[in-house]
Amino acid sequence: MTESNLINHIKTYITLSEEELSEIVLFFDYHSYTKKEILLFAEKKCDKLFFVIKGCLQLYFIDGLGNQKTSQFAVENWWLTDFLAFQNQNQSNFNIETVEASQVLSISFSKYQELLDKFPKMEKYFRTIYETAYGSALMRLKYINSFSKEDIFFRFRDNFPEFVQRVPQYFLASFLGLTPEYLSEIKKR
Amino acid sequence: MTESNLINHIKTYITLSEEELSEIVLFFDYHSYTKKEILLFAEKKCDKLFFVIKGCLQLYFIDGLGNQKTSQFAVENWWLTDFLAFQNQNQSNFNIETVEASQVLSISFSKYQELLDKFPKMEKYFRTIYETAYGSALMRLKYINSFSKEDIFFRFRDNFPEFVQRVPQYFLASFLGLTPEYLSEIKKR
DNA sequence: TAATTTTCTTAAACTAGCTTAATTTTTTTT
DNA sequence: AAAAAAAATTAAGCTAGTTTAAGAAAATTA
Repeated sequence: MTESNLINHIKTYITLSEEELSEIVLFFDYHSYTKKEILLFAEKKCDKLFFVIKGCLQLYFIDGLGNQKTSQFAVENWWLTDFLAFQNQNQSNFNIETVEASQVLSISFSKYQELLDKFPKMEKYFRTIYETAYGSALMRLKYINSFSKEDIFFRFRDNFPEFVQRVPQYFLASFLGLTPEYLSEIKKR
Repeated sequence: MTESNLINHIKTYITLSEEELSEIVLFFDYHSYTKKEILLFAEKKCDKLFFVIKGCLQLYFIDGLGNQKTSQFAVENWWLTDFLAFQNQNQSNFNIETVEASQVLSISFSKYQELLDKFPKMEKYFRTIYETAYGSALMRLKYINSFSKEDIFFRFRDNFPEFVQRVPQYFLASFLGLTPEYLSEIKKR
């Protein structure tokens, strides 16, 4: 069953009956995407929160020179959206696009509210998820200010070797804040 | 009353009775600090979450060259800790220090757990806080990859003019990821 | 109010990382 | 299996931003 990933993920954080879990899953829409499909468009209202069952998404924007810049990847069991825009129901500052063929659950803002109202335990689930995500973002900001770009790449590769293999190098370069050319040069050393 | 800031802040997110609110406040310790006092030490177990009633805190680390780097400021009504270390009860990757004389509430990890267990509505409060904080961190990462350091400074000054006045320029430089010397040069232009 | 400490400025020399542009390799499509 | 498209490499020239070092101004402390 396709929603079992979400169910299992929720179970690792909070305790719910099987009945509750199967009700919760009904709040979500399932969709399967091929590579390079866009799930959320910048400048359009951000009304979807995504959960990755299988595959990989990226949150990116196009900078002033027309270059695509990845701010966040999401793989299996990760949540992704423009959280600020989603919460305020504003237009998105980012695109979300599949990096590879992906199976994804999504929930609209109103359904998300309903879900949290009907199952207050889900507040704990999301509180924990966001607490970790925010903590990780602060660590990422620490890394950016601690190390040279060369170090950032090698440390990332040491910590996430499978992931480095998984995504195109120029997306990774963008995520780590360096140019693909410079990343290529670094690897040669 | 010194805890009223926290009470008012909670009230803007969730609805609780006055009795509940006064019980909640008992979970926190109040402390007043002068400028440049250290509240949390890197390498020591991160067992405190802080709420700023009045004043300004900074989350920083010392880089390989001995330079102090600010990753986050917290002013009135902001929560601050090394969230990743707090959640896992690991040693902190950051110091937390007052930037100016400050009044602060703190809560230990075990009390935080108790608080959330006893008042599940507080899960919603913190879920919302962290959702926003994470969204803001992603936007900050977007800024870092979008703009030159010069642009980052001017945009920040346009958006938060009071704050730019409030903290020493070299802390701000560190937070924005440039050297104090370069910031000084930029301002001259 | 003088002394001390902290913060900010200035400027020259330097370099990590970017830009540009051409080429090669890999992947995808037909 | 050929053609087309996408991704990665290479290398030279360049520049945004750092480093170093010294001095000036502002804020604290005595």
